[in-house]
Amino acid sequence: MVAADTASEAGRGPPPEPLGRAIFERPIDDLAVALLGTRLVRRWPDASVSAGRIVEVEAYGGQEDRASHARSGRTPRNATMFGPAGHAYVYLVYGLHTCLNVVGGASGTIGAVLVRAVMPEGDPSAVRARRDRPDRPPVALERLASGPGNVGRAFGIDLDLDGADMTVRGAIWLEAAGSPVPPARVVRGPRIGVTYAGPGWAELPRRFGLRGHPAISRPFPVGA
DNA sequence: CTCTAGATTATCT
DNA sequence: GATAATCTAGAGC
Repeated sequence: MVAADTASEAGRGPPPEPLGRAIFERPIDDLAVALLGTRLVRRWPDASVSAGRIVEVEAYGGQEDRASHARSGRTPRNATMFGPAGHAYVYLVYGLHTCLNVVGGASGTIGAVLVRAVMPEGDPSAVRARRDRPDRPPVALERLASGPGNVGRAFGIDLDLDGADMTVRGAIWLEAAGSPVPPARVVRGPRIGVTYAGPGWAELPRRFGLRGHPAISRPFPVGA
């Protein structure tokens, strides 16, 4: 734990700067791992703020990656993936759920990191209000943003956030939160829901999580 | 515990 | 017209 983190987590000192553009300009698998443990911050239209730690992600590449939305080249939907790093790529899946990605990748490459699970930090009431249903018992804290669709719902990731610059304090951004996660605490496995990519791509271990974290959306393969 | 089906719509073929 | 980087409830074991 670094001194600056202790201060900001205690509410003292200046708030941390958003992660800068250069952070996102690295090989997409490396970026995925680097985003584990960072803080996702959402500023609502009423100026209140919700936040949480990213605990699970997936890496998606460019045209070569048969599981990636970029596999067939640029289209209106995936255009953000082909733009600058550090922006939010938001899309609708199954006609129901929005998913949040962070655009990145080594210079000259196309890629994005899907945010699959977030552990809420601080007052979760705004996030909970979006997830709890009046006719059901409250969702457990670690399940509020567990799974990409639940991240989208809990943090109000609407389609109009597609293309948002996450390196500034706008509607959504990322902050460093503590030390980088040691490799031993990172678990990896195949990406979820990409069997359409076919053999050789569907099994690639490009899903990463904080080992044993309760907010992980579903188990990683045993032995991973 | 596992498995299956249904929801619901922008996007691409 | 088919598909989709998902979630949930409900049935069955």
